[in-house]
Amino acid sequence: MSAAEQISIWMRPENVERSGPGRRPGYSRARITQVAVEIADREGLEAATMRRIGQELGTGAMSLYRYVPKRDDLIDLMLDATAGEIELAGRPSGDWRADLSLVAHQTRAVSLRHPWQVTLARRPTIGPNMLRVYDFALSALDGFGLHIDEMVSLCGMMGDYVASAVRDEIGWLEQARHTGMDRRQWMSEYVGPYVGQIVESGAYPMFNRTIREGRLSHMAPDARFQYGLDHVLNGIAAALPDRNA
Amino acid sequence: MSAAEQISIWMRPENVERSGPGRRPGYSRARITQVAVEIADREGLEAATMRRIGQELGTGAMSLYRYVPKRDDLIDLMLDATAGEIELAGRPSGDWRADLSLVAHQTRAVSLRHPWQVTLARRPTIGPNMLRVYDFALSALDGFGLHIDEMVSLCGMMGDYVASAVRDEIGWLEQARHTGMDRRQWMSEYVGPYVGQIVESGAYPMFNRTIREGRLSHMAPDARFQYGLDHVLNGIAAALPDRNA
DNA sequence: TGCATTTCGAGTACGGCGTACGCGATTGGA
DNA sequence: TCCAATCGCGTACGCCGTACTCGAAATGCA
Repeated sequence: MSAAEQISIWMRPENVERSGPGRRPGYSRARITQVAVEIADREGLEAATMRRIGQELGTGAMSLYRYVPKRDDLIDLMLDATAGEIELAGRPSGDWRADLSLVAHQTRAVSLRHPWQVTLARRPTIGPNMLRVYDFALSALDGFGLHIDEMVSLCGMMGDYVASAVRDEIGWLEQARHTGMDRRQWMSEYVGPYVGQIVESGAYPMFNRTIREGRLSHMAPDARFQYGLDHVLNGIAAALPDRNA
Repeated sequence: MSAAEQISIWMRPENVERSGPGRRPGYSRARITQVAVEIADREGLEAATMRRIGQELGTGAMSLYRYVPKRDDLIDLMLDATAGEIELAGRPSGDWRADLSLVAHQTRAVSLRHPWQVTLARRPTIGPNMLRVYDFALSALDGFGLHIDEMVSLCGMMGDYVASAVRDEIGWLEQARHTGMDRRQWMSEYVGPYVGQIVESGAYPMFNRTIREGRLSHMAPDARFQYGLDHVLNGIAAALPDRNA
């Protein structure tokens, strides 16, 4: 297979400005992406099949392939489209902690609106909207004398936390929706009986403590997210040269 | 659907000790899991279909369903089986930084041996082997006066980093295998042309700097992993009360 | 104006997936 | 010996992504 076939969707713009002969396009990537996102929001990513998207547009599955090479590429488009919902100021405010918090909370909010995002396996290709967020986060850490690689590393740390925390949160939401158990109940009734005597016998003492002493399970989702985020931001603060925390 | 059907594979032990009438089992979860892991290691997770696993065992797909309720459950079994390859001492050494580094590097090594792990969408259910690693990591931070929730938060931070870094690393490996480009080449030839004049015009100045000044792309994978890990561990050190760093 | 050329919309079909279902074969206990 | 429970496994169904194909529509030009 040639390398060109591996190139991301962003390198293959749809021919939106045509002047030659031939029928005019009746759909568009943007419209298809929008419909796909709506379906995935309502019924999950696996419901956004090519047939279903086509049906929602009043056509068949194959018509979509005039605009999108593969379904995987459409998913990249969907991801970047939702990244476009992240609202940031044009430039960071100068308060790095507030700026990074903004990115974190905005990202979380968008992901909670589009829970299918966390069910993705592939690391998404970076589209223009994601690039905008990435650049904002990086520039929040600019001006402290850090090397660019350090900023990348620290921003990545926060990004990893946010992605993971949101995946957890949505996982619990869906779990609760299916079983009616809340997080703590699930932890004790589901994991508990399995490790059973092992936990009680002290083989997993720390896990045992998370169940008995841990308060994270009791916290509201907002507070739990903030709790972890604070630790991450404290870690970033520790990397700033002259304690601009 | 009942809640019982949602219960993880760990709550549904296979009937390994039978004495009543009926044919004796010819296979086992362990054997099926092992074969599935071998196939996934060689050809990727999507190649480990039920039909293919059955074929490798000299039978059909449906025979496996006597031992595993669903393919998703089998994947949970595969994950925990590989987590069993993580080699840790019985108890942490007392040097928290060395202990957490051990967990991080062991986890990375195992994931590199089983690259299909990072292509997973669902957050895995925690099996016994994962629990063992989790408990080891937590206990490495015990004894510094931290609340258990803080330990969970800090360990989670490191776990998030490791998972993300390994996913990246494997992603690049497969990219390189397909296209013959290394990481830096890909960054400039693939992302570069797309943002094109935008990058040059200064709309994404920080991203621009990661391309021009960044050295992360040039580092060997081991060093890159360690670079990020050091930042995470520094962040954890900052959370220890009396600077036990 | 009429035609040649090009693109679009859409139907058909293929191979592969997970897995529901059912049935003969095998086994231990009464 | 016969019964009842369990296993191995083949068949079949309804999905999926998408390769291929062809008529319809829309221009630029003669």
